Amino acid sequence: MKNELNSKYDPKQVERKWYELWEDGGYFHQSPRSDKEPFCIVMPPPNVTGSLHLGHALDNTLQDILIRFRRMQGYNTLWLPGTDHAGIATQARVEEQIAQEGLNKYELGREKFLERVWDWKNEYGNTITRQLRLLGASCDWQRERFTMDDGCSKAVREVFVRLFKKGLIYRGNYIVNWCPKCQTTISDIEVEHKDSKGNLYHIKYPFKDREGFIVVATTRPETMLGDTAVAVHPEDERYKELIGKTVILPILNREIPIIADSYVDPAFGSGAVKITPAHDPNDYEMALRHDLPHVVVINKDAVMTVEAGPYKGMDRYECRKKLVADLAQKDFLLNIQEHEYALGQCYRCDTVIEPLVSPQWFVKMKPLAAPAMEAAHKGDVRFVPERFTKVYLNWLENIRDWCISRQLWWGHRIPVWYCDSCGKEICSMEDPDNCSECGGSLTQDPDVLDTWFSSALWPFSTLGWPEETADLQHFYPTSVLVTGRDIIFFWVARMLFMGIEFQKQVPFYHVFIHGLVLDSLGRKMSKSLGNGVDPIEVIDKYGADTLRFMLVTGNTPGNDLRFHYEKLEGTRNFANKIWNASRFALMNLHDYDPKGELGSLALADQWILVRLQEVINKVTECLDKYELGEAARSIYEFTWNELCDWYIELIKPRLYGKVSEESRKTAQAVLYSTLSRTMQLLHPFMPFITEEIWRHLPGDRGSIMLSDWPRFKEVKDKAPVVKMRLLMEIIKGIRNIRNEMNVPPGKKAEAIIFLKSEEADKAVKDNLEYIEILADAYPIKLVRELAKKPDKAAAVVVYGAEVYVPLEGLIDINVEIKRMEKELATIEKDLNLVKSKLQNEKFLRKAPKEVVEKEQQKQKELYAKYEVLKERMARLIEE
RNA sequence: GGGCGAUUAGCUCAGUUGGUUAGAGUACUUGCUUGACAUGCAAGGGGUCACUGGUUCGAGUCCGGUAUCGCCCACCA
Repeated sequence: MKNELNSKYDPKQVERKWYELWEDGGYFHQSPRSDKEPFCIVMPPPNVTGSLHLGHALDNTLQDILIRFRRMQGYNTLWLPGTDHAGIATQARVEEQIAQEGLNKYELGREKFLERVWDWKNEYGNTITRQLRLLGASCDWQRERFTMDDGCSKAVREVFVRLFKKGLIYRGNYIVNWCPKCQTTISDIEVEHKDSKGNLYHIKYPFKDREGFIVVATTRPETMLGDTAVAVHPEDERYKELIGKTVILPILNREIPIIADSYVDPAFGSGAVKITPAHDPNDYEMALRHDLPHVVVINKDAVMTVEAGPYKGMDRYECRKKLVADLAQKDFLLNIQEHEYALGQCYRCDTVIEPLVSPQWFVKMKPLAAPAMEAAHKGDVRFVPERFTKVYLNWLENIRDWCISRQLWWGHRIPVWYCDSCGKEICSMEDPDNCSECGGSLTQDPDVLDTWFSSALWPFSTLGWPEETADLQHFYPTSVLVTGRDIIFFWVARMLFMGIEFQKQVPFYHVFIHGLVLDSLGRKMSKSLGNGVDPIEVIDKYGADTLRFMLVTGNTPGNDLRFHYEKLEGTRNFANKIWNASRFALMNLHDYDPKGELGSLALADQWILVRLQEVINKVTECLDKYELGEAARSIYEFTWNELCDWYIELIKPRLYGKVSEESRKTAQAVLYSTLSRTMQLLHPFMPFITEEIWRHLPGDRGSIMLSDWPRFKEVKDKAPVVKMRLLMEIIKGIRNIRNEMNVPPGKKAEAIIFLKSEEADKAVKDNLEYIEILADAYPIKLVRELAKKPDKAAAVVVYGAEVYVPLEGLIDINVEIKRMEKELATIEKDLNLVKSKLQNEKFLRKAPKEVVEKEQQKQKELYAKYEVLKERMARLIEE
């Protein structure tokens, strides 16, 4: 075996090598023709325009951990990767590119432009998938998909046509969210509401038939040019008699009616609302109820139309300024109040959304939402953590129809044609040649679908639907969806209702939600703040294993986590610790024969094997419950604090052959097996270093990622743990004395250990060398009787034993008294606590027997210590 | 306006059916070139678990309220 391992772990030496071997070896790929139980995750497809950020790194690390865990457990495991065509983002990227050539997309034409986008995608679109490989993602690249590949496009078409025929997709002229910059509609959830400071303008609208005016309040005065009514609450005493009267719209001098509608809140503003059906969603709704005309005063570029009269051609904000000035000058402006309100902005470019009426395509949501909600109610789909169920349900309960058409070129073209002659609307799976009604020529709807429309089909489109593929049958419904909580509405909810509609089954059983990766100050990472951390740089510097482990430790499902370099360094140190422990093991396993006979187990062997089983159990349970942070923590603690700090130290003399050949072989066997299993437990978290170590360990066992997950075997006999605890306490006690009393490191410390029971005596006697090795104590005298307690000695009292370290000349009596005082104080405190519990009748009556017994045992132990300490204190003070 | 989360050691966080003495990492103090590791070893200091009321034999953990911070949702112009 080649053991020339460097004393520092260098991830660069191993990561790429193993990834290539795994991928080339087809280890990530599984056939759907398997008797094994399937376990499948579809990867949330990152945008083709994207490069890996820490959010992706976290999301994919979590998925990879689950996948590697289940794969080792023997599931037929599929992690299906892919990318999203990301309509607006990608199109914008290419528009920028051609702009540098002095072109725009109209000059290029739709067809040519799309060619350019595909070129761009082919050239740059795999950046992120390359980066995912660096992270160690064990997804099946042979099944990699793209939301606009042939299969996904076919699924999109099929879904559209079916929903259309069912009446769940319709076209209508409704008010939508329009982004004047992106020049497209966006859906309700793509509008981000940000609190902003603005004004509430109070404007006088004079009556037509009499003196006076009614005052309306608005935050957007420029829209008044499109007003077609003023509304008041029907019960509002102030305005009751005005209902039905006519007012004159200032500036434009248009006559508009005063109407009554209970939507109006009499307590807000003046209690009278100007109604602009073409530019406000609420007003639009009200116009429907009252059959009011629309006057469009703002166009798609956010520029005032001809209807705006003197303001025609002005930008909407320029118009506002001018109009307010004009109103003031003509005495129509009553006053201006400062007013804070939620301003709708485009999620992509932050431009203020302009609501406008336009013919668009919609998905009728109520019929789809109902079964999706039921699935959560029935538990067919379960959110982890559970609290996100409410977020999901709450959104679906209040859902409105989903606007799916986008005025873009890059995306799935809406499969609807209009007859140029008779106007017939044709929606079909196959592109029609001419009108089925009149034979006239056809024009296809120019719009494309919302990117999320195709993402919504991802769990089944990627498995081959609409074909009834073996993959689909075997892997659908998928096992779990792992994603950030920011995407529950955009994606999770939509996949659920589409999955239920088209597969009659939920797309996944569990939704595992994680939080965001924040910067060290708890802020979101963003380009504008410049506080982003590039995971690829982190991998380059610290290794993928370190990044992965750091991202999952100390984190709980659904909660955000902060990124600290200190934490990264701590994790890097852990990787190095593992590396060196393994290096040590390898140095001592060069002649180890896995098939050799096993001698009798020493106490340390028995102890570490019990602990190993407990850790196997804990880690497996935690992974089952998606408590990845807890799982990682227990491996960390076991590896460092038990395996390295105690076990390896204890077996050194045996490995060096200082005890016996048989003992050496046994230590080798236990070390080998414990280290192997630990590496397996750790593998899902740190795939590279564990593979590297695994391959160096004796025996050719192939790849660790294909090895069998350690199976928990309960060890009934916990006596080794009890015995070890006694020895550890004695050792720690002596170490403490050495430190406090400044015993020079090299100097052996003499110890007298008074054992109070047969068992304790035996445990210590049989393992005396542990104390010698780890506490540097020698000679050690064991006694069963102690008539006279040693003077001029430092003492440590543990349950079952008293340890004395004679320190003639070295001992400072005052230091010793202080030590004793401190010890006594804590024991006294604990003892009082236990006593009061045990004196409490109710406790004795109501608490479970085990708990009472535990307390009694505790009292016994504390009391024994207390007695000895008390007596010793008295004597020390006497002197 | 509603909902959710957080509040535990100087800092960052664990603590998931209520039950040993509330833990870790980091920082800090002291001592160590100990035949894997100074990215290390040993020892140590540091917490009225935000506040408040309740349920319980027993609360960091469950329930009610308050405060501060953060996030999400929302068509009062």
